Amino acid sequence: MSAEASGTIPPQLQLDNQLCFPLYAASRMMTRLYQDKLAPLGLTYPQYIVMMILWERAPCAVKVVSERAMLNTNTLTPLLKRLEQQGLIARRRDTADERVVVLYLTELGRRLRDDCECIPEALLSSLAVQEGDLLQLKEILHRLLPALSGQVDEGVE
Amino acid sequence: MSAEASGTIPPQLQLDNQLCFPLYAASRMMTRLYQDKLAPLGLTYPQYIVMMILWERAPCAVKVVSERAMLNTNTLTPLLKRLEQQGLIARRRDTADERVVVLYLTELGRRLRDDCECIPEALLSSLAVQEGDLLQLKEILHRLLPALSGQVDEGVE
DNA sequence: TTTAATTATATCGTGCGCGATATAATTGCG
DNA sequence: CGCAATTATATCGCGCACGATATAATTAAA
Repeated sequence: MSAEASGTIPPQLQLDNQLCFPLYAASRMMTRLYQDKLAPLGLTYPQYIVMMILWERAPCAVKVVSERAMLNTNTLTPLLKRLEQQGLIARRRDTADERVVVLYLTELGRRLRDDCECIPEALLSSLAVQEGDLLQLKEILHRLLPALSGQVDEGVE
Repeated sequence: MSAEASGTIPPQLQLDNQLCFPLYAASRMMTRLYQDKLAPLGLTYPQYIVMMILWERAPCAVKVVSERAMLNTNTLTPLLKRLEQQGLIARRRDTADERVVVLYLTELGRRLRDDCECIPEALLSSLAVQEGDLLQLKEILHRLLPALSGQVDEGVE
């Protein structure tokens, strides 16, 4: 059960030197914290993200949600069907362009927003972290995200 | 297809004001970038994380990997079986304590490290982002992660 | 020293994520 | 007009994540 001498590992492969791992782990931990608050409302975390987009944009096409959430239809279609089954949204083909599926909020879906309002603040304030760190993190991520997604699309086009 | 007036949305629920969403999105984008480099090696991103831990610690118990990666056995057991099938690791019950499964690197698994060495640097340097942002991001995440995981465990014990 | 807690791992079910591919509607071009 | 691109959504398959639960081995405690 002895550990390998850590000097033999190239520094760029040590977990502590990685950026990707804390990003990955922090994202999962954050999601778990949200799930605790969302589960009583019957929402998963990705569903909550989609609902936030719909609270801003509905009625709108699936495409709009797809671009904003950076999720493809292979993820969104089943997720949206589940939201529909829960009675939070309605999905209808656009009569003008039958390719487009338009998403509408139901009254239930609209009301759910009230229950979600307090979640982000309650969650972040319970973290034993400097307020400044959270603000700075958000700023850096807002700069990083376009760079990342630009790099991701590069191979596609 | 008109958008709801954005003034009606409470500011704490606007996607742009959230910390959780850019964290979630950035993590996924980063994972995708890694997948591009890892796929030719036959590795997924979570498998790569586990291999990094094993390069540091093997031979070691599943428990060690579980704590370091912050992943439970319901995720790890199938993942480790796949690594074993690929001939990268071996899994054997500890004779001293039959509850423990000890993970060993095979020669193939050890050699894979050489192919992975260049990945993190190649990846990060291709990002159109200030070097300082990446360093600062890493620092903040290293402070945030314990706060997050502490909050996550709180309900468990 | 039986027996009750604890520990380490495994299993099950559900819901993402995403690469690859399919399908149908619309647009554009000769 | 006719037909080839393009666009919007859907489907399929696999591998995570994770809550809940199970099982077997070890330790602790009465």
